[in-house]
Amino acid sequence: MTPPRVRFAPSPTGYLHVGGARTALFNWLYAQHTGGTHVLRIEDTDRERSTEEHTRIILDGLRWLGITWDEGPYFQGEYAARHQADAERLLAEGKAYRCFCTREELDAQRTRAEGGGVGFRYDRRCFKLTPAQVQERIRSGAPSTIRFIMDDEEIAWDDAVHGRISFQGRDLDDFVILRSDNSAIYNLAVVSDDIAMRISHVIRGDDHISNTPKQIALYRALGQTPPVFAHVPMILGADGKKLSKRHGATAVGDYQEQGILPAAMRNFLALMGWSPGGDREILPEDEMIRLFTLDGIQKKAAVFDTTKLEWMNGQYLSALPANELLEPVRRQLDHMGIQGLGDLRPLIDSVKARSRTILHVAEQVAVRLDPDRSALDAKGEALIRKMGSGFARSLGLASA
RNA sequence: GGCGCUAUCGUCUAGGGGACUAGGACGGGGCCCUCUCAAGGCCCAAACACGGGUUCGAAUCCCGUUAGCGCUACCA
Repeated sequence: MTPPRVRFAPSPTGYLHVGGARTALFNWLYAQHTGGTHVLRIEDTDRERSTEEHTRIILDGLRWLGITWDEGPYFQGEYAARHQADAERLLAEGKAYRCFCTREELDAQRTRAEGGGVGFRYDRRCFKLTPAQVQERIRSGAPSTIRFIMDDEEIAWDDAVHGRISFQGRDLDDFVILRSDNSAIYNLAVVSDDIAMRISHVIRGDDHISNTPKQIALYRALGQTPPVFAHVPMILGADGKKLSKRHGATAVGDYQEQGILPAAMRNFLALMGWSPGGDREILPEDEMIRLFTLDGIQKKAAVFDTTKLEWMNGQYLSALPANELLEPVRRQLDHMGIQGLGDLRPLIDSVKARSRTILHVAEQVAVRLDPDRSALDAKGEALIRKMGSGFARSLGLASA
């Protein structure tokens, strides 16, 4: 059996959020476990919202987590010519047609359909155009998109995490695959690229389940066998809703700043929607790789629990030698405006077991470094009070 | 509205017809340790959404209901 090829394909329209990071982790874990290849592809076809800054942040986040890739990053925007060629091939083979409906007309139809309590489905009016009419409109300079013809047949696949999933073609639209500016729509771009990159397993969020039948239809129309699909569950906020800004920290960079260790984050993320079976919780990287399988993946969405993340971080913190904590703690102290330090290791050793984050370690070290507390802010004061006099004394502080 | 997915303690989960008096972890409560706060140890409370089947036997299989979530763009 040839080794699998998987890919993580984020769109650089925002930060690397924990859901994306978890998807990347699963792809990486699967590639590591099977000896396969992990491809990184940046899906930047939404030119309005994609930025290089976001791309950089996503790459940094992956590196921080220790998630590596064997190929790429490829940039989807560079394959526009192939996307267009695929769309035109479909058009030439009679599997797609030109649509001259304007956005306004489409919106009006949609509004009307919804008003009538019916789901909107494109009525194929442009499919009914004669070749002469199509030529006429093109000659007149009317802009057009290319729509893919969805047949009425059932489309089903054996999902690696959900088992059999099926859709009826009649419930699906003739969807647009090429915009009037000749750029590809997501579903086409993904399929075109996954074919070109010989992706064998598509491991992605299950919010893509409803895109899958469209993509399978595209694979078939393009004469290709679809890959294995594994739709992993979403990560939700504490209120059970899709994770968003109002849930506070959702980007992996936020956790990096809060003093979470990459190993702890990775371990915690792996356990969001995947279980090695049994009672294992703290899993070193090599164990994680050895134990990872697609059928250990949960079907149900998981709520992101930062309290448990912090607990796990505390576990990693206690286990790590002070030596390895030196750099992050020093960086944090620097951030707090505290410098000129001697050997911090003994100090770090004395406080790491009682800490949950690097930030917490640094705060306690700071208390010790500044016995007269002149540079301490209110937070440091509160910390001393919380630690109590016994702790202060144990650090050699003469405080009450 | 339509289509789809999902359903075990508050949360992450184990379990996949009899081993279930449903296990572990976080969080919560209590006790121990301790000059304080943590860490650590011990203990307690806490769940199979509901209703029908199938079966000698269902948390586990099937159907329905309910609820939650996702998608329903010339976004990805």
